[in-house]
Formats: sequence, structure tokens, C-alpha cells
Amino acid sequence: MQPLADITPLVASLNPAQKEAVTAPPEHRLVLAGAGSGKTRVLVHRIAWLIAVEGVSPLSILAVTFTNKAASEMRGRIEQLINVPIRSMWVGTFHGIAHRMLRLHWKEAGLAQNFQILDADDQVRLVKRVIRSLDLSDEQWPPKMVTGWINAQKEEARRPQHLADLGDFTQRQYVRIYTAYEQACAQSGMVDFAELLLRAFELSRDVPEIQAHYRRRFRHILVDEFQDTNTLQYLWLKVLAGDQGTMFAVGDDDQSIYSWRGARVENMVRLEKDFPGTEVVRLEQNYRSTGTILKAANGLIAKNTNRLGKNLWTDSGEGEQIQLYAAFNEYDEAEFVANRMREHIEGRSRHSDLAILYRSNAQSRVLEEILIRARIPYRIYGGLRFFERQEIKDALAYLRLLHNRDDDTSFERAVNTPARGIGATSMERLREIARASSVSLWMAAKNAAAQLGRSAGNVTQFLKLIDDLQHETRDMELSKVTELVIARTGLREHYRKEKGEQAEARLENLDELISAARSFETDPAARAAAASENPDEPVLDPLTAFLTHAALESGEEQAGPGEDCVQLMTLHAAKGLEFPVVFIVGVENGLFPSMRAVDEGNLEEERRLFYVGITRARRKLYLSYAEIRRVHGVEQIGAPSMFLKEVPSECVVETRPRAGILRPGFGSREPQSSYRGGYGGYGSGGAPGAARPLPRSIAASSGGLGPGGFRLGQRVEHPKFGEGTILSFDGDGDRAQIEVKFRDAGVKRLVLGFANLRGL
DNA sequence: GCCGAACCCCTTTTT
DNA sequence: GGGGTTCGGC
Repeated sequence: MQPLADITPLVASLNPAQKEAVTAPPEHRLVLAGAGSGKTRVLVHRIAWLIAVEGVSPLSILAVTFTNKAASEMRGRIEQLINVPIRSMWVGTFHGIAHRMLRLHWKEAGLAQNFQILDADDQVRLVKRVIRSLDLSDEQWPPKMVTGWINAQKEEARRPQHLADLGDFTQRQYVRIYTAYEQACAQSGMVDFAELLLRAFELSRDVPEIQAHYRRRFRHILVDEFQDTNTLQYLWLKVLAGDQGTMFAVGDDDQSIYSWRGARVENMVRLEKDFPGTEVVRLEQNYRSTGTILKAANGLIAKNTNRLGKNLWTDSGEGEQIQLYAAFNEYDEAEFVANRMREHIEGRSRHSDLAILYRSNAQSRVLEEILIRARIPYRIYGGLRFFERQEIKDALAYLRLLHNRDDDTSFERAVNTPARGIGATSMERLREIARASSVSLWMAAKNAAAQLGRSAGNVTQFLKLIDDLQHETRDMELSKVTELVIARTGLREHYRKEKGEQAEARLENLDELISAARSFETDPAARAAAASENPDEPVLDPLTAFLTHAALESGEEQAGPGEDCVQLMTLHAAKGLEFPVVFIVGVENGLFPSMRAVDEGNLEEERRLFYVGITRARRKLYLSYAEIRRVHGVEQIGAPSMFLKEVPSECVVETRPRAGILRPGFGSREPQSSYRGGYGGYGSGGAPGAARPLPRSIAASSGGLGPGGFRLGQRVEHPKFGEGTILSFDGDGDRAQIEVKFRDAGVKRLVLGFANLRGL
């Protein structure tokens, strides 16, 4: 590669730390990149630098991300920066890259050539069927939990044989299910998400030629969001790097919020040990937020122990204070948000400049309700994605069955959708037959349809339908195939008969699927040419490519261009994004930090989540909590989040509610100030950093305590059940009941007079 | 076998 | 409170 004559564009816009990371010699680097410090920028410029200045071939670069969005953004920005074709460069998600390898080396990996990817939903269904096939009860062995366990094993690179001798009865059953599940996957040619990674790892570790090939090829491995890697991903990268490859890992331990799905922050420290000579570069200058917002974030995160250590700073101004609002309830909170949004919109903000972040998805409902009433256009992220929709999965099941008759998961789904008179009893019998002779459902149906009694004819007809479709569509373009499948299987008619708005949307989605298929159509001659041109690139037939796309990229949920909406999402979903104005709602104990996090003592991750939320804001941040909130249909009284005390008080100003709002549930026009009296609030005096009074909840100000002098949320001890937290009160006087969540004994409802509870 | 009613769960989620 | 699943009647 000819080095660029002028490297100015690669480094001119970088600050010293960024420049150091970008222009470092090709050795191991760990870049600790604080929020908003130009992490992606460094990654992109680093790749460009390697190619344009170090003369590295794009072929020897492997760049890995977690999401497709991050991968395509990276690709786009590199292409923008240097005028070099990088088509052949491996930039992608962990799963995408693993998939690529497995398509190229399916034989060595021990997979079927036409293997398909099992999504999370299908995986649970399959595990459930496996549990039942082992004559275990799926109540005693909840499929979701077992699936989670299996995935956790895979993410630690553990196969059943590594677990066989360990453990108690429960574990032995788990291992039994894991083993049977693996067999089921193998038989139907299915690979789940974790399996993609595990296979690719084992392939790279155990097959010498393949290991040598990729080690020779990938001399430069770059990883984004390194704090989110799990054990398996780490091990895989390590195998690929070997002795010669250099690692360039970018991450932020303070933004590690996915430990619950296997992410290991420790990998950052491990990297330094496993890759000798790793130099650490810290990016601490923030280009996103105001000084005030950063000060709040820094103050908060400083409460965590176990940090690699970093302090964000900015040379932009202090900006406005953070506004904190104490709402009566979730409706008042939502109205506060809507009102402030309106002010911003009447100012010069676009809708899309504004975002509402919350801890749990359930919180979006009320916000939505109020936004609709306020006529503020909004968009919720994190709903069902396109390829996860029922009607889409139905249609895909048929396509997959055309592709691979042994795909039991698709058989199960397609066989009676729409209803064909093949019900639970017949299917149970069919499963037994298949199990007895270790064949797929398709084979079992083919061989033994006659044994199915009344529904035998229906089953035979179904088999014929699939076979006929196969013949008819042999030379058809993919979109035509899809169209025909939707028509001939009766799916379209099925959804046409359904009434309501949703049914209409479903028909539209099916049409959308047909046009999506169109973009995967390729000419066989062109494919052959591509395959011979680049042997390191798997060339997929249109159907395989389409099905893979459906599994690996479950559909964009980005607002379309020109769509100017306020954005709603969970704090988790907000990671990596930024907005001029951010509202974080529901900042209450029990919700944020969540009850569970408190119980499990996992406050640090919860605090990091708040840190992530705060650092999403560029210009203005609003925080709010509700004193009363309906949770699962029950009113609960909440206290402001413990994290609020950890934000430096001078950053926050408490905004008082408008006077004259009815206090819900009390029916009086009592002005707020009268029962809020005495609340010191934030930023209203007192030395910075000094102990501040916590805002009192309604409970506290209205006589406060529940019957017996206990508070909601209070820790109590019961002579028999041990320690717990008060969830709710019911009634008063002698018959007052109290609901307590005990640490070990679960939730109990007790009559207060007899409970003999002791406050802690 | 099909459909409506009771029942049960309930943080966060990408691939 | 709401959505998915299972159960029971037809």
C-alpha cells in the first residue's frame, strides 16, 4: 500500500492523547476512553493510520464491534477518511465475523453446509421441547432459565463434557439437557448465537491450518467496547492474535453495564497481563457535555471502588445546572417532562434533540400516554424488531423449511400456522416417532404419517405443500419465492382474516418482507465470479444470505431520516448515543437502583448505568422521581434514589412543581408547598459537598409512617424469616397487614400485630 | 382441535 | 397493568 503523502487529515483534528493512540507503533494498546472522548474517532483514525501510514494491508486488519450499527458506522467513516478500497477488510460484529468463518470452514467446524441461525426466541422454544423430550417438567426446569444457563456455559467456553463430573443433582440435569440440546441442534443444522462464537473459537483453537491461516492474516486486531466482551470473546481474540498479532482495544470500565449477560470488565486488566507490553492510553477530554454535567458524572462515579481510574474534563463552559423534579406520581412526572420538552421545542430544539431515558421498559407506557396527549411526536426504541415479528417469523419458517427440511424449529412453527388441523396431539405423536428413530420431524412425518390417524391426511398435505413450493420456486427470484410462499401457504389469507389495525400492519410487514428479499437477489454468474475472486469471502446464495441477515440483523430501529421525534429508550439502549437534552426519569430507590440490584449488592453496575445516562446529555439534563408510582398495578411509595445524594449538590437545582396541582388521591386542592414545607432541596444553600437533607416523600410528610411506625422500603428483621424489606402496607389498626420481601424467604404477607418485626 | 378465560410473570438485551 | 401461556369447555 502506498503511504499517503499527506497525513494531516489523519491527525490534525486530534488532541494529544488521541494522537498518541492513533499514531502509536503497531504494538498492543489499551485505550481507556471516557464517555464522549472520541472513542470511535480514535478507532477509525487508527485503522486509517495503519493502512495509509504504516502501509498495512486492509486484509490484515480485523475490527470487531458488538452491534451492526457500530460496524457499519466504522466502515463508513474509514472509507470517508482514506480513499482506499476496504471491501475485503473484516469489519463486523463478533457474531458476524464468527458466522463468516463458519460459512467458510463449515466442514472443519463440524457443521452442516446449510446451517441456520437460531434466534433467542427459537432457542428457548427448542430447549423447552428438549426438556419435555427428556421427560422433565418444564415447571421444575424453566426453559428460560435453562437456556440462560446453557448460554452462560457456552460464554465460558464450556461444553457438556467439561461439566460432566461436577456438581449436584440440579447441575447434572442441566448438563443432561445441555447435551440433548446440542444433539437437537446438530440434527436440525441449527446454531444459536453463543454457538456461533464458541464454534469459531474452537475452530480457531483446534484446527492448526485454520489457526495458522488467520494468525498470518490478522496482524492487527481492533476491538470496540472492550469492557463488554465476555470470556469466550476474549479467548477467541487471544487465539486469533497469537504471538504476532497486535491488539488495539478501546473501552471504558465505567460504562460496563452488561455483566448480567456475561460481559467481563476484568478482560481489560487481563489484556494487560496476557499481552505483554500493552500500553494504556487514557482519553479524558470530553467533547460532548457541559462542565456541570461532567462534574455530576465524575462525582457520582467516584463512589465506585474497583475503577481503572479516569477523570473527564472539558474546556467548554459550565453550562446550565441539572434540574431535579420531585413528582407526585408517574403521571405528574411525565407531564413535567412533556412541559419542559415543549419549552425546548418552542425554543430552537428539534424533537430529535430530546431524549427520555428510563430504567425499565414498563416506564414508557405512561410517558407515551402523556406525549400523545401533548401531541409531541415520539419514538420508542427497543420494541419488537422487524424480523422478530410473528408474521415475519411465520413466513421465514417456510423459507427455512424449503432450504432445510430437517429444521425442526421451523417445522414446528409452520406446520399449523395457519391452522391445518394438525394439533397438539398429532404433534406430540410425531415428536415421539421422530425421537424414537432419531430423525427430524420432517423425516418422521414422511415415513410414518399413516400412524397419525385422523390428521394423517393433513400432515401429508403439508409435506406436499412444501415439496410443491420447492419445485415451483426452483428458478425463481427470491422476492418472488417469498411472495409465492406467503400466498400459497395461506399466511396472507390468515392475516387478512384477522381484524384490526394490527392485522393491517401485519400484511404490510409481509409486503415489506418481500421487498426486503429483493435486495438479496444476485446473479449466479456474478456469485461464481465473486467466489473465485476472493476465496476468503463466503459467497452465499440469496436465500441463505437473506435468512442470515434476518437472524443476525434483526432490523433497524433507527428513526428514519426526516423523522423528527422525541426519543424514548432504556438507559442500556442509550449507551453510545448522545442528545442535546436528556431526561432521566424514575430516579427512585427500588427502581433505579433496582430492587434486585440492591438485594444482590450490585450497586456499582447500577451506578455506572446512571453514569452512562448522565453522560448522554450534551447541554441540559433533567432528573426526576415520583413519590408514588404504580408498579405492577400496585401503588408504591418511593424515596429518591440514593444516587442523587452522590451527585455534587452544586450541579443540581431542584425545580418546584407549579402551584395548584391537585394532589392525586387526596382530593383536596392543597397547594404543594404546604406539604412540601421544609424541604431544603438541592442547591438551595448549604456548603457544597456538605450533608444535605434528603427530600421527604409524601409518606414522610403525611404522618409518614405506615402502621406500627414502619416505613416503606425499610429493612426489617423477622424472628423466623430473617431480614427483609417492606413492600407495602394494607389497612390499619389491629388488622393492618404488611408485605415484606425477605432476603431468603421471599415475599410474605403478615399481620402486623403478630409479625413481631424489628426495624433495622 | 379450537378458542376464550384464567393464570402467571414482571430489570436491563445484542447477536 | 399487560402480555404471553396454559387450561378447560365446546
